[in-house]
This record gives sequence, structure tokens and C-alpha cells, in this order.
Amino acid sequence: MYQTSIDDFLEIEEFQQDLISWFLRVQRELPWRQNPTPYQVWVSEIMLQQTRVDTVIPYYDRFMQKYPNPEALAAAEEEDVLKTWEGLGYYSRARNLQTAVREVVSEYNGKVPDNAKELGQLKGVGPYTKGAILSIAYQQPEPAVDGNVMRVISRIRKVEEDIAKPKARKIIEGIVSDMISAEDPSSFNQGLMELGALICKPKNPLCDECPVQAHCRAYKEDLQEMLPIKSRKKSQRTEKYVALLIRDENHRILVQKRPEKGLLANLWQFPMIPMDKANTTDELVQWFGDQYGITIDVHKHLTDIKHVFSHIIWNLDVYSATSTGGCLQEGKGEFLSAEELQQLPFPVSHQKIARLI
DNA sequence: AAGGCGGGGAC
DNA sequence: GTCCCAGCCTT
Repeated sequence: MYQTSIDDFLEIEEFQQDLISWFLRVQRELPWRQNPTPYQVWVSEIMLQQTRVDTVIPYYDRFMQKYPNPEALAAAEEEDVLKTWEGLGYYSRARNLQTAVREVVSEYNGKVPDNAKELGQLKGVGPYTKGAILSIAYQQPEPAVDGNVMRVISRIRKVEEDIAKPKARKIIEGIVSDMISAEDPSSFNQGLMELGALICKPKNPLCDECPVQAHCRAYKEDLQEMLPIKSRKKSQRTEKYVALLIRDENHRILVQKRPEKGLLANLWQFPMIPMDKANTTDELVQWFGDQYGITIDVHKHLTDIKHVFSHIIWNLDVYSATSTGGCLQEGKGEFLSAEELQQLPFPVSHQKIARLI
């Protein structure tokens, strides 16, 4: 059904021409498009995973300033890398990127691999990123199928598979493999993504301005609003916590590092107590004493914070408090000055608390 | 195959 | 509120 027949070759060549010439004419000027090194392509592609271009730009600039090459990133402290990534989300991207870059420095003499086998084994480099690096950095005709490309190809070729399912990506990859330009795979792949971002948008696609309108089955059949087909994800669960801004006698503040796995791994936070463990202030003080080893005096309610993740909603009830005695248990955090806190990476939800200091 | 994993912009 | 963004990893 999605096979390419001999009769389609001429059509495909026209499609390539229309797409690539449009891309070369209208492409946005982006920091990672100025004669990029493979490392620059790699970093930009990791940052762009599930993240909009406009959000990434300032992060990319700061990151490249601090870590201009694989050696610099390999030598950095993880905590500093996370601080540079602070606010961008999906923090395992940063940790996996550093792990992979260290492997590139030690195993490949600092040269980013130019083949699918070695690239695919690097931490955090999946099918999309692998294809993006091979095509954009090395001009190899490999598909790079992201959300944009799934939507664009679904419409152009009337693919009615549910793009939320893994099977759809394989189908789209096959189609792109049959269509990709051998002369300029970089512009072809980037053109598909740029088309998705600027013209072939999820809602209200600008078909009147589309450079490949003549090649689009969805447009021909007026199905552009119906495609792609995508099943809905289930909604988030809610978790309620009390968060505490606890000062000691020197006005230092209690913070702790989160576990090395799971949500917001290795980031820092203010102590949080599940709401069901602290129905009353007395219960809260009791629980905190048991868990942390210090007694606290809870003062006024500062604010409520609602923070939405992709799969969880946090409701944080924030109180100020002072530590009045006891000895902080090992591994339960440390009291730091406001200046010292500035150096540590916090999730956005807890940056909101830090602003109250 | 399904769920965990951030945050923000567009509507 | 909903959707979704230049996705990957784990189970």
C-alpha cells in the first residue's frame, strides 16, 4: 500500500526538488545551522527532542559557550551540566548526552561516529537522533522521523496508521527511505521538519502556502484536518505534598539532592512530605522528625504551587519553618546559604519556592 | 506495547 | 482546559 513503484520515481524527484528548494529559500536562521560540527548537530538534536525551537535557542547558546566541544563536555561536572540544562526538562537527556560524549572521547578519539551501528549504541541516541546526525552532519541518506515528519508524511501519503504507536514510525521511516534525496539528504530531512513546523501544522495547516501541495494526497482528498490519526494519552494523576522552606539559626536553608533514578533525577529540591503523611501540623512535625532527625517549628503558609508534568500533577503547599534542634540524618540533605543554592540545579517547581527566599 | 520522563507555547 | 513539540529508555 505504501510501496514505491517504478512509476513514482519521477514524482519523487519533483517532490525532492520542490521541498529542498523551498527549504533553502525560507529556512530559519538558527544557531546550529551555521556550518555546524557533528557535535553541534548532536547537541542541538538532543535539546530539540520534545522541545520547541524557540525554547532551545538560549539553552543551546549557553551550552555551546560552556562546552564548545566533546572534550569540554566530557570533562565537566554533572552538576554543572544539569545547571546549564535547568528548566529545559527531560534531564536524563543531559546526563545521557554527557555519558555518550565521554564514550566518544575515550573510544572514538573525540570524533562523533559517522555510522548507524556506533551512533545507535550511544546513550540517548535513538532512531531519530541517529538519522538526524547521519543526514545533517554527514550527508547520508538516512530517515530522521520525528513528530513533524510523521504528521507531514501521514498527510502526503495518506497514512492512516495511529502515529502514537511504534508501528507507525517504522512505516514512515520506510516511506522516507524511498523518498529521500541522495544529493542533499540534510536539506531533505530538515525540509520535512521545517515544513511541519511552519506550514503543515497540527491544526489549521497552511495548505495554500505549501510547496508540496501538488504531491499531497490529504490535500487532494481534503483530509488534511483528519490526518494524522493519533490516539490520546491518558491524563495525569495528582500528587499532593507539603514543601518546607526550613532555615537554621544561621539563615541557611535545607535542601536535598533527589535520587539518581526516576523523576527529576539528581536535581535538588526543598524537603517535600506527601500530604497524606501530614494531615495536621503536629503530624507533619512528627513525620519530619522521624525521617530527617531534626525538630522543626512550622510557621506561616507561603504559597500554593501547582506544577504540571506530562504524567503527574504536583500540588505543593509551601510553608516556612525553622529548625530548632536535633541532628540532620545522613543523606537527608544539607543547610546551605542562598548564594550556594544558586549553583545547584532545581526543577522549575522548586525554583518557584527558591524565589520566596 | 505501554508507561515514565519536563516544561512551555498555541489555541 | 487540550494538544504537542527536531524522542528515548525501561519494563
